[in-house]
Amino acid sequence: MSFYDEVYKLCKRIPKGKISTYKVIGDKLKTKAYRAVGQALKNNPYAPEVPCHRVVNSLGFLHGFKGEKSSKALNKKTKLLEKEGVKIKDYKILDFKKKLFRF
DNA sequence: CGGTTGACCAAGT
DNA sequence: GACTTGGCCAACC
Repeated sequence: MSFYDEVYKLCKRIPKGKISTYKVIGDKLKTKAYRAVGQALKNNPYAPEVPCHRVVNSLGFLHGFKGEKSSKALNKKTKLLEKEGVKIKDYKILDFKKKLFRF
């Protein structure tokens, strides 16, 4: 059971239509490895299983893709998010605080 | 095993 | 208010 696996598990725990932050996840894992969490999700070998798009930084921003070329994965997932009921504007989650899932 | 990296964060400048 | 710095932790090279 690696750190990554823990991260993936937590991601799966996030209910549809809600989102969470790297910070919360790290806190949940009793660690401050917010960055490591980010790595786990960007790698995301469990692409469809683990909804990494439901995890954003503390400001509610979807980082990573500047334009459409980089981080296509997130780009897709962003649309998926909107589909799930999470409104996004300029890669930022609207009503972020309300939809934030703290586990 | 040491140094770099990363989808980070908070505090300082 | 934009930018830099230092700290944090795990994975990767």
